[in-house]
Amino acid sequence: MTRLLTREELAVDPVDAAHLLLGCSIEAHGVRARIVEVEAYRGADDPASHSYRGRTARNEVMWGPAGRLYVYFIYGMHFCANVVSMTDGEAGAVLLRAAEIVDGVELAAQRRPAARKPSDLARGPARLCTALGITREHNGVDVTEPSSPIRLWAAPEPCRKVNSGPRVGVAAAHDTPWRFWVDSPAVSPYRRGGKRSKER
DNA sequence: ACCCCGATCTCCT
DNA sequence: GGAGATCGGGGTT
Repeated sequence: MTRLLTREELAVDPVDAAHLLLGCSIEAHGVRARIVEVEAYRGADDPASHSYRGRTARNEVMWGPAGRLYVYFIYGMHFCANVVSMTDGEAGAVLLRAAEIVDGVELAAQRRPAARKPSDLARGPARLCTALGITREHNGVDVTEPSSPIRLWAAPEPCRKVNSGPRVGVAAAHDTPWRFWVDSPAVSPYRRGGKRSKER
């Protein structure tokens, strides 16, 4: 489908990379999904980012060249995947929050028995990873490489209408609208982060 | 040793 | 649509 995204295209500010990624599709382990919701994360200037406090073993790939996958473990049972952006040496990544399965629906459904309808298969960052078979072992995988097990296909056309709002579940930087999505039933529900999440 | 952080599932209303 | 349960890792002290 179309062509693979290039490292050069992704080596930009995460907010720009986030817009670029909407409408693209991610292909992994027999499933292809159209990305409909993402979040941008930066480095030292972004208190919500894993790399806010500097380079560590965990966030190492966020600092490397663009086009690699940054996969992290969460809640003792889930994984979330980001596409690394920015130039080598600077931290930046785009969290893949939700996607529509466009190929391999049956496989995705097997991996996600709890999903009750197709739009729920990759509706949420950890669900997306589960549906596509992405785990810790794929941390650092280059998604711009044709031989890679996980690849990113360019959007057939730019998305017309892009919505934005605060990032989901993050306690910090609540007023930074770096969550971007297109209209789709697969977009995940919004949750405010932090202690104040119950105050509204 | 400790504290903070967060996605999903299953009920329930 | 909301409530409550579930768990391991990262970073700092």
